[in-house]
Amino acid sequence: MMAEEQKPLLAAANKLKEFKIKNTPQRQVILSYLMTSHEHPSIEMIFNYVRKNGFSVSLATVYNTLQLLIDHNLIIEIASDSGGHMRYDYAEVPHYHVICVNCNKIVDVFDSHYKEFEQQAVKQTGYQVLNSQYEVYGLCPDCQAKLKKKQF
Amino acid sequence: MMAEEQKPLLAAANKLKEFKIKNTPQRQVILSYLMTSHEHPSIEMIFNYVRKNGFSVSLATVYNTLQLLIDHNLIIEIASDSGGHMRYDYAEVPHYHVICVNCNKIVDVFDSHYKEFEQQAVKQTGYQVLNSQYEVYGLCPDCQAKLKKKQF
DNA sequence: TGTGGAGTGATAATGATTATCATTTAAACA
DNA sequence: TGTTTAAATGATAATCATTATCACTCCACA
Repeated sequence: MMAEEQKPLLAAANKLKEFKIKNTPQRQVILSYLMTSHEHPSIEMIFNYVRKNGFSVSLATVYNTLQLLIDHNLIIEIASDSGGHMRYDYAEVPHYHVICVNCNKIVDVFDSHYKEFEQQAVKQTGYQVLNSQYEVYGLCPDCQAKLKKKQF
Repeated sequence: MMAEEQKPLLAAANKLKEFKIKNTPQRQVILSYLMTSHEHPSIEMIFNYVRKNGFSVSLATVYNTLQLLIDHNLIIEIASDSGGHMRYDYAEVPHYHVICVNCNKIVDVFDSHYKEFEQQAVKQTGYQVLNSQYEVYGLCPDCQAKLKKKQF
């Protein structure tokens, strides 16, 4: 019986093969983490995740791997505004992000209307569009509740 | 006869007064630069501009002033993806940006449909929206032409 | 005209990212 | 299944944008 935890690694390995990226244990773990988790992890979280799962890894490799995956349009980089930490997200399906300015929690939003935005941009500027990113900043439900309590 | 160049400084001074921000020469020049120029300058460009115009200034003051203006929602910070340099833009009227991945030129796009995006985000996530930013990456007309030439 | 709080600026500290380079490894080919 | 080689890894140092520190300056107001 195959361990359940192995499947994501296989899925990641197949994705790497599909994109003709050389297969290494580090790359498999990093990509599988991004493919399965919805926490939009930071570099540090990814680094810790890989080590916790029993693989050796250095920060340099995490940076290199993420850049490689970005270059292949498999993942995107999100600039969470406070603290200057980048966050990363598997993004084969286009979507955008809502970011809590209080706790930095990031949630996905799926909406295909971004295409109209891109068309508007082409019309007004003549740029050739490659990709786009939309980020909404606000307060997540949890932080709304917390801040309400503090106020009275 | 009043020098033409003085008007932007007065406009900036008035804006500072309107927002109850203490008026200093450095702040006037920085804000007037952002209000009149459309080049979405970096910290370095702002620093040089202020000195070129005959005012003393330090990097610390540029950073402090920009943060102050951001806190008052007078300007916004744009993450131009290559090189990690932040760019700044006067943004009393909401708009979004198209960024050339080759030469980093940033152009404004005005389109009020962003409100629908924000509503969609609220519906899907329950976040309370504070503001949002939309960035389109692509090639500006100049770079499209340059790259076409190189190819054959 | 003296005083206090805010603003400025030279400099140091921080910390995320990038570069370096010796060592190890994946995978193409014999 | 070896062998070979270009690519990947990882420890470390270097870089550089941003932030913090703190002495000094400048006004607003008494």
